[in-house]
This record gives sequence, structure tokens and C-alpha cells, in this order.
Amino acid sequence: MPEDRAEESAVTARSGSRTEEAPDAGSGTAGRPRRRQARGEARIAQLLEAAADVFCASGYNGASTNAIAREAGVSPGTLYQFFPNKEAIAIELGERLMDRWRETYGAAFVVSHVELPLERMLDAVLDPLIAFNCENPAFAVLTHGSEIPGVITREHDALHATMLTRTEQLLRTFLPELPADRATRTAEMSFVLFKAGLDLVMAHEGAEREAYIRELKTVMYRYLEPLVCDTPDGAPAGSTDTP
Amino acid sequence: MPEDRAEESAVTARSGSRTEEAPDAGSGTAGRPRRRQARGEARIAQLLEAAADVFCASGYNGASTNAIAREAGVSPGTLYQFFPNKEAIAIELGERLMDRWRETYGAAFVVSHVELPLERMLDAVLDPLIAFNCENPAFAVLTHGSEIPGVITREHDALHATMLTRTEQLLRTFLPELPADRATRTAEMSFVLFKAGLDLVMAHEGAEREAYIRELKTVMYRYLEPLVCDTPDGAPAGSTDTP
Amino acid sequence: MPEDRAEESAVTARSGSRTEEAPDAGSGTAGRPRRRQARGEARIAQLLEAAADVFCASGYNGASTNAIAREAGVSPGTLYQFFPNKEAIAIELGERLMDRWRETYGAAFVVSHVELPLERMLDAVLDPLIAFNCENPAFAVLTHGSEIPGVITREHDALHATMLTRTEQLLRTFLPELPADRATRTAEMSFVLFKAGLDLVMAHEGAEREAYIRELKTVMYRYLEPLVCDTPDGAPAGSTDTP
Amino acid sequence: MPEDRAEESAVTARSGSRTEEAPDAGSGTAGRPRRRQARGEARIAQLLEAAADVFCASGYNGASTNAIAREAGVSPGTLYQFFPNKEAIAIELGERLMDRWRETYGAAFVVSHVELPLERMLDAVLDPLIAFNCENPAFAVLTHGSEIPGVITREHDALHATMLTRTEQLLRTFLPELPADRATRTAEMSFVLFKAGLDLVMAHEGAEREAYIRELKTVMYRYLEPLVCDTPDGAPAGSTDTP
DNA sequence: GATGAATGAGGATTCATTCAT
DNA sequence: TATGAATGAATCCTCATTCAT
Repeated sequence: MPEDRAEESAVTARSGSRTEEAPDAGSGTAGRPRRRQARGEARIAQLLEAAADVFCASGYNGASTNAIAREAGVSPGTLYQFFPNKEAIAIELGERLMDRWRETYGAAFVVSHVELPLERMLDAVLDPLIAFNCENPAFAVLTHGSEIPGVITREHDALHATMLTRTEQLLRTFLPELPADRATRTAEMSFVLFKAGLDLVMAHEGAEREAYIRELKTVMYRYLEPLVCDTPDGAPAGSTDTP
Repeated sequence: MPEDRAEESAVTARSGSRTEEAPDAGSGTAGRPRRRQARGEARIAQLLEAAADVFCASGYNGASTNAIAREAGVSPGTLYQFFPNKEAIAIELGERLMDRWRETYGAAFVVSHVELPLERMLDAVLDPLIAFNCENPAFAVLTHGSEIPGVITREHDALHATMLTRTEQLLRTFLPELPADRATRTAEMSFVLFKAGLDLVMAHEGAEREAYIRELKTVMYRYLEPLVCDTPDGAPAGSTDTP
Repeated sequence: MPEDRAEESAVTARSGSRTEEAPDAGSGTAGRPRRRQARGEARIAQLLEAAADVFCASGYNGASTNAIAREAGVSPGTLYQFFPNKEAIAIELGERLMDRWRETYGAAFVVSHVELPLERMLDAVLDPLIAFNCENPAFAVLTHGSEIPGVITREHDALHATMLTRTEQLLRTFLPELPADRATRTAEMSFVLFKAGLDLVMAHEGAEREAYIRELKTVMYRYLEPLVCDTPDGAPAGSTDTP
Repeated sequence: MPEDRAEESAVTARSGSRTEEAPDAGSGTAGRPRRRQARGEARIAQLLEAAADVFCASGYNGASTNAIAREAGVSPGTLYQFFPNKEAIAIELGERLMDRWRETYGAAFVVSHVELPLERMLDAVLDPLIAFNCENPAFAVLTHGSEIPGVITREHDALHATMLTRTEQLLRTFLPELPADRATRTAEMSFVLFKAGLDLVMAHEGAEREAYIRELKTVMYRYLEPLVCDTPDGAPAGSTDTP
């Protein structure tokens, strides 16, 4: 039910706004508020889209709220009717991207995939994740940025943790003998490898991009294959893991 | 002779400052100028150290020159006696880090290493690079930052290109049969893998850090081993590279 | 006795300096203080010369004390050993110029001149005044400047008043029938005419300058001639002065 | 239609502001934009008036933008909504004053005046020019100032040249036998005489001012009369011009 | 709800002035 | 005395945020 989500977000977006409490839009009436919210939701989407563009183009600090408002075709005042401050825009944008990322991620990590051979599994898992990132370049900006205020980072860290946990669980499901800390590290490393490769992928276009995608998959394949195969012969791993 | 370098840098740091030219104080005399230069150089080092800290904590835009001066324990005016503007601080800091990085990198990529088995070679190459990055966290900030003024980025790009070229040459020396574009991609991918793993490494301390370092080496090993060994059996690579 | 003047000036220059009283340089000893003062006087002259140049080039506000010190070949600290602040430099420079102007002016307005025919008298009077201004362009800067702090202006106003009074006295000596206010106005107008013409003169060089000097004298001549001649036939003057 | 001019100026004032282009708000609609423009124009006028006051009181360099904003009763940010920088304020103020000066000047130098006797012509020409300057003391500041940024000076120089040319043409029309360089010098000298006298006029009030105005006219009359009359008997001119 | 002018604290930078050497 | 590095208040300007319309 996307509308619920939307309303939730609207509330989130306004949380902490102004100094007064929200009038709470008479919960008795049914028609009007809904329409208002709908309109508001459109505005919010419009603003967040603009914010994504401007964040990509100028980074978080470089993006001025006025520039975002202008990009969205509204006045700065309007922007502040939906977001209490600049940070909230980044947070909400981050959350929405993370929500969509969660969905993408959830769809990619379905159980049916684990039955595929690793190479195919990587295709099945990574392709949608790569596609998502290519379509949402702001995700990387909000996710990497060293300059982004703590809250966003923390929000992202939470999602990151969730994703890590899930990846870790998957790993441990299929490799029960893997020690806990090793699973954590492997999951985490897989993530950063993926992100790093992604940057390279996103920096190129067309056929080159395809080549980098294959290269990224090669990296992941070679990293994970020894774990998945019966013969864990990864040499350094062997030397360091079996003291 | 690192001292010469340092003084040269001091000059660099001041170049462009104010609108007048420096009288250049008769370089024939030894005592006085040296002491002055020494003091100046100490200030510059102190300011750059402070800048590194503040850049790490707040990013380039988030770092105010006043904050840098405060961190260095001097007044804002003093900062501007050594750097004409904020950008120059980042540039000088970047150049110094890149110089040291170049040295580290040069020392790490010595020919004698290629005779080692891959695992040992990775130790020999990666350990100093990792150590450098752990000791100079600002390097990553200045090197990654999307918000950093063009000059630094261009400087860094040049270094990056140099490093890539060298890595590529190494790859092609020992794997002459590797196609040119494949070598480029491999070198590039190795770099981003390394950087990505580095972030993970640097995010941890002590024993954990060691574990992540091992994990990073595992990644690199598994990525590069199939290329180096006689039996290039990396499955996805095989399937995509040999049509 | 220029040395007395100099010492007086040196004192003036320091007057108001720092927060303490001057040590008053043991008046018992004779040799040393004199030498010190002499050295100091040289420094002061050097600094004032530099200040004149910089004021001419950049105006009062545009002239930085550091620039003046640099132009004088000394350090900013040295400058402040002789002048308590920037304004004092302008004041002292102004006073010295005014002193010399007073001399020039005094020499130009000698009684013997009044026996000359007006045209010759104008040559005798204006030529040295013009020469002085051409040789001391800073005089105009300090004398005109709308941006110059009140004190200097007030100092200058005092001199201006003195000069006016003298001019007025001259006028009234030889034109006793001239009403007091008319004499004042005439003196004042003569001054501003002179200054205005001077600007024009100083804006040109060589032969052109000579032509403008003649033009200026023409202005003055035509302005003053009707007063001096027996037949005050200047039409507007006639209509306004003889109701 | 002065209102058009004003709106044009408002655009000029905003041109170059910020880094983005103005959307230019469909000029077809009449109501809304007009009101907005009107408000903006009022602000600009208010700011320029404040700027005129502060420039008069402190000169260009001495006038801080915060002081101008305070004088105008607005915040510094508001000032920068209408002018991209301090210089632009001076430029716009200068342009507006020059525009009005041009009008005043154009109205004063009408052909019909040349038929008047010189004395009456001087009244007809000088009175409006004097009135303008008394009402717009900032004109003199912006016009004289040695410290004012190049653009304004250049603008003013252009106007000055135009005015000189016109004056010169007038002179040569009615005194065709006057040599070209003489006409130039006479025009130029007339100007500086006028300005100089103006300063004196503006330094006084009421009846005194009237007296100084008469004195200024006397100066001009006596300077120009010999040229205009059949009998060019100005003695020094005669002696220097007719060798 | 929407607008956009207004706000004002904050940031980069300058420069008159001081003080340890 | 001379030096020149250091100071820090003041300046120009920006931009996140508010509010009257």
C-alpha cells in the first residue's frame, strides 16, 4: 500500500518542523485531507527529485535549498512547508532511496537464487542492484558522502546494518561452518567491493560499462567462489584462517 | 633530502599570496632565513595537520578556515599568512600527501617484489599502502571528495593516472598475453577494490583491523591469482573473455 | 632651524602613541639622544615619503600600513615605532606638506609682488604654488580626499583658514573698499579656482601642461582684474555687488 | 517615461547577481510582475538612497555594505538580493545620477539659450546644474572619488567626455575662429571651474549659498566673456595666444 | 497552501596593530 | 631599535530559514 507509506513519509518529513504542533488535519473529515495529502505527496516527490539532482550535481553542502526549490519549480518557502530543514530533505530522500533499495535488494536476494550456480546467482543478484544504482545516482552520493550530517549517515548505517545482517544470514545459512566473525567480514567486504565496483561501472557508459560490470562480477565471483565450493582453496584465506 | 622539499613546499604554499611579490630575502645568508623558513615551515605543517583533521571531520566544504586555525591554535589571520585561501590549504595538503603517497607507492612497487609468490607480493605491496592510509586518513578525504575544488581533483587525477599506468605496465609485463583493455580494467578494478577494502580496514581498530586487512588481501589475491597462475580458470572471466 | 622642527614633529608623530608616557630620553645627556632623534627623523622622513607615494597611488583607505612600510623598506613594526596609527601618518604627512606649502605660499605672497601688474603678479604668485603641487602630488590627495578621517581634514581646514585669512587681508589691503564678506568669498573662490585648475594642470604633461597653466592664469586674471582695476566693470559682479 | 527607465535600471541592478539567470517572469502579464517589480524598484531606490548618504559620509571604501543596509533599514542579505556586490551599488547609483544629470544637462544646454546675453545664459545653464548638484551630493562623491572602482570611473569618464564634446561644439559654433585645442582647454577649464565653485556653493547654505552662486557665475562670466565679446581683450590670453 | 522578499548568523578574507625575539 | 609573525575585529558576501501577503 504505497499511499500509507507516502503519508508516513509526509509525517516524517515534517517531524521536528516549526515550533508548534501540527494541526493534525481533523481526522473526522475523510475526503479533503486525503486530497491535500495527495497534493502534498506530489510536492514532496517533486522536491525530492529535485534534491536528488542537485545533490548529485553539487554534493550535500554545495546544494542550496534555494537551488533545490528552483530545480523543483517552487519557491523556497514551499520547500520549508514540507521539510523543516535541509537535513530533513536529505534524510527523507535517503530513506526513500533506501526503501526502494530495500525492495530491490529484497527482490534480488530471494531464496530461489541460492539454488543457482554462483555465476548465475551473481547475475540474478547483482544485475538489479547495479540497475538500481545506475538509475538512482543520488543513492551513492547520500550513501558515501563524508560531508553529510550525522543523522543521514546514521540512518544509512541502520539500513546498511540490516542489509549486512541479511547477507550474513544468507551466508551462514549456506555455509553453516563459517565462523560468525568471518561471515560478518565477508558480508561487509562483499558490500564494499560491490560499491567500489559500482563507482567504476557508473563512471562509464555503454559497452565499457558492460565490460566493467563483467569485471565486477568476476571480482565477486572469485571472492565468493572458494567459500561456496567444497574446496575452500583460497590461498591467503587458507593461511590466515587455519592457524 | 626531505628538508629541501619541505622548504620548496613552503614557497609553494605562499605563492600567490597577497598581491605583492615576496622580496625573497637574499638566499646567500644562511642563519636568519633558515630560522625564518624553519618557523614558517613549522607553522605550515601545524596548519596542514589541523586542516587534515578538520577536513576528515567535516569534509572540505564543512571545514571552515576559522575552525582550521582554531584547531591549529592560531588566529585566522595567521592562516592567511601562509595560504592565500582555503583551496590552497587543500591543495598543499593534497600535494604533500600525494608526494608521500608517491614515495610509499614507489617503494611498494619495486621489481624485486614480482619474484615473490602472489601472496607474499600482496603483503609486500599492500602493507605499506595500507599503513600509509591508516596514518593519513585525510588522504582518502582529499582523494575521494566530490566537493573538492578542481585543482586538487586534477592533481589527484594525474597521480591516479600515473599509478594506473604503472600498475597496468606491471600487469602487462608479467601477463603479456592480457589484452590492453583488460589490463586497464584490471588495474582500475584493483585500485577501487583496494580503496574500498581500505575504507573498511580504516573503520576498525586493532585485531579487527588486522582481520579486515587479511580479508582485503584475500579479495585481491583471489581476484589476481587466476591471472597470474597458468590456469586462468576464473569462471565468469572465462565465459565473457573467451567468446 | 629645521632640527627643532624635526624634533617637534617627531614628538607630534608619537603623540598619543601607545598607552604609556614617553621615556623622555634623559634630557641630561646630550650626544646620544640627538643622534637617536636624528636617526628617527630619517626614518620618519623615509616613512612619510613612502606614505606619500602609496597615498597617491591608492588613496588613504586603499593604502595599507604594510604597503607603506614595505615601500619604505622597513617592517610594519618599525612604522608603528614612529606613528601610533595610520591616521597619524597622514596627519604628519599633511602637516609637513602644509608647512612646506606655508613656506611656498609665504614666499609667493611677498609684498613686493603687489607692485607688479596683475599679470606679472599672477606669474610670481602662482608659478611657485603650481610647482609645489606638481612636485608634491600627495598634497592634493591629502587635501581633497573625501575619505580622509576628520582629524586630517580639520588640520587642513586650519591651514586653509590661515591661508584664506592672509589672502583676504591682502585683498582688503589693496582694495579697502571691498566689503568684508565679498573679500572672503573672493579669496575662497580664488583658492578653489586655483585648485581646480591645478588638477587640470597636473593631469597633463609638458607643453600641454604649460598651456593649461596659461589657461589657469587667464581664469585667475579675468576673475581678479575687475577688482584690481579702477573700472570694476565685470557685469554680473556689478549687478550683484552694487544694488 | 521615467518609470520604464526605472524598471530597466532595476534589471541592470540585478544583472549578474547570483549564479543563475533570472526566469524573466513572462512580461506579457501585467498585474503581478508589475507589483513585484514595483516593490523591488522601491527597495532598490531605498537602498540607493541609503548608499548615496553613506557614500557621501564615508566615501566609497569607507562605506560598508552593512552600513548601507542599516541606513536603508534592511538586513545585509536584502541588499545582496538586489545588488551582486558593493561595486554594483555604486555603479547603479552612478548610472542613475548620470542619467538624471544627462537630462539636466541636456535641458540646460538648449540652443535657445545661445541667443541670450552671456549673463542670462549663465543663469539659464548653471542654475539647473547647480540645483541638481545640491540635491544630489552623492553625484560629486561618485564623480570625483579617486578610490572608486574602475567601472564607475569609466562610465563617468564617458559622460564627461560627452559633455566636454558638447560644450566644445557649442564654443566652436559661436566662436568659429577659436583654435581647436583652445576650445578643448576652455571647455575643460569651464568644467573644472564649475565643479570647484560648486563645492564651495554646496559647502554653504541659504543666503551664503546664494552669494557663492553669484560669485561662481561671476567667475564663469569673466572667464567666458572675453571669448564671446567682439573685443577679446583678456590680457594674458592675448599675450600668450597671439605671439 | 504558495510565494519570494527578508532575515541574520556564519564563513572567507583583510589589515591595522601588537609583541616576542 | 628593528623585525615580521601573530592577532582579531571588521568586511564582504552567502544561504538556511522565516513570514507577511
